[in-house]
Amino acid sequence: MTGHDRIVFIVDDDERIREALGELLASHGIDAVTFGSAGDYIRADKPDIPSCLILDVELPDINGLDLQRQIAAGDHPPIVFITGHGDIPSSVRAIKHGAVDFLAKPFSDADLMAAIDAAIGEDRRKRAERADLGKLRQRYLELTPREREVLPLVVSGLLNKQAAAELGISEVTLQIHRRNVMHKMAAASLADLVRMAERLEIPVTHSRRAGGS
Amino acid sequence: MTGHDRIVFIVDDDERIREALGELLASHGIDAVTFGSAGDYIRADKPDIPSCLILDVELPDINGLDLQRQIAAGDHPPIVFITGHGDIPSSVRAIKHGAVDFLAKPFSDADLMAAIDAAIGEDRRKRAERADLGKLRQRYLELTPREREVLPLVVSGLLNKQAAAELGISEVTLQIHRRNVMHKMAAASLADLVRMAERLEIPVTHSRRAGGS
DNA sequence: GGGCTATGCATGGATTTCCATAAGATGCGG
DNA sequence: CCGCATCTTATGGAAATCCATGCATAGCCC
Repeated sequence: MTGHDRIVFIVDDDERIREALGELLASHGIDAVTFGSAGDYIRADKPDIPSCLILDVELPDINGLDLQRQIAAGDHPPIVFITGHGDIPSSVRAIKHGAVDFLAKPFSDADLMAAIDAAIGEDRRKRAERADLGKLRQRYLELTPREREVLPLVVSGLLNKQAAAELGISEVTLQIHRRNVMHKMAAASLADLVRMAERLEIPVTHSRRAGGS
Repeated sequence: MTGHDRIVFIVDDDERIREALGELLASHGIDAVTFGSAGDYIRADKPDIPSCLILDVELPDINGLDLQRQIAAGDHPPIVFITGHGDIPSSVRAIKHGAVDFLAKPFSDADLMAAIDAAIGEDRRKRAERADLGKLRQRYLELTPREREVLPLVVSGLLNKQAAAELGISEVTLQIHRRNVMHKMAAASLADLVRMAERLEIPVTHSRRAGGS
């Protein structure tokens, strides 16, 4: 059970480096998959478990930093950069864009392993968070269009009466939508629903403000 | 009105640099105050307006990166590092700890000005957020001990009855505490109060969960 | 056409919240 | 000791919410 609950992807054009890193990881009981180019990595079928990406900056096809930006939009493992010819602007850019570390060769095994541990830990957290949020989004998708209109009004703190007026429907109908929303979202209370809406980043449309600053 | 709604602090042991940077900023209509050491900066009386800190890594008293960590606990302006002998690990550490940029000499005026603009913009946002949160904390401090016990129960979604039982007091009493909380916190609705509690990072003590997935 | 979903409205009763008024006990500081 | 803040309880009525049952219309898929 030591080696299959996480995996490390290695992208480096130098085969000797790939081998050396693979062996280092193996000696720590960690599975690794290596790629010789960014394209190979992108096209590969990657297992969906906690992982991290060790990425060489200098690659044959595209620059490692560009690859970072390219995959930034979607979900991707935390990145640990390694490089033979690193410069400060590159390291700054890499870290600003979320890389876990930026190691210039030669670096110690300990430094790399520390970075990998941190990266995988980060991925674990991110995955837990994603899974959680995913469930929430799933439930949100089950709502009907009307219910999706009701939700923001309710979590804005409007009374049923006011929310109903806002939609031009009767209070009774709104109550039914509201109840359906609570049920489909599996919210145990209004407070719960408010927090869910926050996490889903549903904007508060008609805040019922009194006189607070 | 061009130059007094923001200020740049410059900490560098080289007087020529301080002068050159001061003039560069002056030519852009930006006020600057210079310091020759970290200690001078720390002890100085600094105006409370949007600002940024241009910090040399190599200082006579303490290292710039250590100064960064030292002031990290409290509120401080965003930092733009400059250095004559920069190395990658330093830049990585600086950015990971929140620095806006890390510029190795020689750098262009344009790069520095861009970093300063970004830093001051960040400070503006941080200040707005702080001011907002400050007001909220202020109101929270006005709550009595009992009211501070009631708040988390209420925003957990408990019914008044349940919250009252939790505290071993009558429902009526709890309602009064609850009303006082709403009033003192200037919350227009329960939804509002829930969001305030979120921002204050008040933990949800007794979530009233039903049968969510 | 028949079934299904979404949307809409109504009535009625149980429960809960909201609000105002009244009032007692405790403890702390001037 | 007096005043003040805090914490406590009670009563009673107005308003809002929660829940169930019943029913109507419109659109869509088979």
